[in-house]
Amino acid sequence: MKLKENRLEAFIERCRQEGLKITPQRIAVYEILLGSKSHPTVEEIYEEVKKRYPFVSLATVYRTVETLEQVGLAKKVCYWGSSARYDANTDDHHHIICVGCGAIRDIYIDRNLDIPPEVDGFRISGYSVNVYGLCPDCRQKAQPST
Amino acid sequence: MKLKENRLEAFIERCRQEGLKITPQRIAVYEILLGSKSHPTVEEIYEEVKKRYPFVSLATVYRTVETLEQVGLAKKVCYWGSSARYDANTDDHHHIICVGCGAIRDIYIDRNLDIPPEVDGFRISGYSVNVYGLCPDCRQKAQPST
DNA sequence: ATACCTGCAAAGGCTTTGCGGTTCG
DNA sequence: CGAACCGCAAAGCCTTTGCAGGTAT
Repeated sequence: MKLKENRLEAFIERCRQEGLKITPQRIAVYEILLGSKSHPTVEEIYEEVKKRYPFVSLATVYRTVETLEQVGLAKKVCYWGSSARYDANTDDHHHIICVGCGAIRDIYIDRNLDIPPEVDGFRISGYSVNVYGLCPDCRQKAQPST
Repeated sequence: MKLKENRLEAFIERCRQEGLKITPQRIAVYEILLGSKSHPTVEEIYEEVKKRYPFVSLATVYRTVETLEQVGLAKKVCYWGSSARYDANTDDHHHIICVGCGAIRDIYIDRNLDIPPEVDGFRISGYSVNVYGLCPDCRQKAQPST
């Protein structure tokens, strides 16, 4: 996929800018994030990376995703107090979360909320919309008819 | 405050309905939630309850807030992977979160997003808007001018 | 060459759980 | 009286950190 390659190159470029070393583990983590639409947990990323590098450590994955977030190549997403999830899609988008199993999917909402730049003394930097619902799988498990 | 008393009575009524016992600790936790606008953490609730019942246990507070959530008298709110916070305001409202210190304040947004009842196979039950920004305190600490 | 990175293991928060004794209804 | 609840302590996640050796530039 062309897009993915471009983003990998952008990633390498970005690392150079920041003085970050380009290690196989880092590339693997970022590739996995790019190739996933499911907003994986650290554990899930770890399992994937292990397929390629069986000796990788969970701590490395934690450190890597944190680094990715700091340089703006990934976003941390947490809901329900469950484990953190990561997303390499840095578009302006929102999330729909299944209240049954916690699955997360992207959702695009064209309507703009135009929040004023200052509310209650807070200086606003952005907002996110979380839509809650039951995913197809959980609907079926709950009540095959709905 | 009249409203608060009403809500306390409603709480007792609700407990009776559910067969829950009305213990001093439970009342204390709920009263503290009602009297707070800051969406306190479990630890903070615990500190408050301790002023009244010095021998209360943190585990009890955890169990109580979970019970309150289950019967719909409180909501659990978590952001940024920090500790969970609780909110006895069950109105239809949203939150503004300080990206500096994690403080949470209520915000009312009149604009309706009218999300369709079904998106991508998900059956939608609701949505929440999280607005991010810097609270007055953090603004001052960061740059006294902004 | 050296600054950064990794793997390992240990420690750190936050939260939950098992148990015996206590309290509410 | 019996079921539900409490306090205590221990255990269970998830995540971070210190350290010694290894790697990219």
